[in-house]
Amino acid sequence: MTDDLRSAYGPGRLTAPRTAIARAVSGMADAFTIDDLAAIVRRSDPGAGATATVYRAVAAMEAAGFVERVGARDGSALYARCATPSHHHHIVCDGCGRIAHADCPVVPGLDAARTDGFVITRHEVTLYGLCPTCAEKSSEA
Amino acid sequence: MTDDLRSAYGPGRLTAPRTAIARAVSGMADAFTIDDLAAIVRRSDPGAGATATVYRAVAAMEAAGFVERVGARDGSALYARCATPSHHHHIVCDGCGRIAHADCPVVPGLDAARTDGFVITRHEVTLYGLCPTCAEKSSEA
DNA sequence: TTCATTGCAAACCCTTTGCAAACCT
DNA sequence: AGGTTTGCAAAGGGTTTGCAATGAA
Repeated sequence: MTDDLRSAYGPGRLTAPRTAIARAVSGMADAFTIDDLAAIVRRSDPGAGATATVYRAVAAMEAAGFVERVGARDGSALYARCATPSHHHHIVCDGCGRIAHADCPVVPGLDAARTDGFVITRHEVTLYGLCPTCAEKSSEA
Repeated sequence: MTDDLRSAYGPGRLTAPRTAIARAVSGMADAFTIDDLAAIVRRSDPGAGATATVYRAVAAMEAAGFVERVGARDGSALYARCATPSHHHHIVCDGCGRIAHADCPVVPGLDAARTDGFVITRHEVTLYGLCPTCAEKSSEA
């Protein structure tokens, strides 16, 4: 896992605060906000994890491809560690916000296709629904 | 067109400021921000179109299905009037931000399908590329 | 008359930035 | 030493809210 962290910031330096932040990210099962992350870092390293630092660290990790922005919730950005480097998308639970990965559901050959005169080069897809837990709850009701 | 405006706010009241705002929305060819909209309203109705009012009016129109949020640009929300009530998505030009409509490129049968235990109920898709004008410019270069 | 809507200004909140001290290499 | 990174605090910017006045029904 330490190996993971080494690449978290790309060419950037791996300082103590950054290590703590990258480790916290690695421990995140679901999507998280900057605030979520900062809180966890402070729990293990009181005095470290200033909000600004976490913002900057996440920006660096995003640039390095270690984390990915997966949308927003309540006005704040949501991030997730995407273990799969290949093309994929996310499923967001409407009940609890939990996030899972999904294969790309877009019809093949769309990229580089033309629609309305537009040359399409990439796409973003987000699926919404209910996670197993929330689906069960809603069927009970 | 006046007929259009009558339904813009659903059950809400159709006041002078709201009429001006809905008319401005109708005249928008592409996606717009709240600020874009407010500026246009003020141009035709100086004294009307306070930012807060435009925010509230757009929220009402969104609830009524008259406009749709189509993403964000530079930290501010982007809206567009979607003439097509049927299921569709948007193509955003990476060059100039122009927006066009696109048929849904998601493989049929995905909604109501299950992935990773998640029950999928809906999805959001945004396509990116270059509009005809920007594509031409980039091929000239 | 009654209640939604407006406008202004202040409040909010997430995010970014300036800067001096601390730190990695 | 040299350039990054950190933390604190303040600034920034989009969006929301409180409230008295206005206007639709």
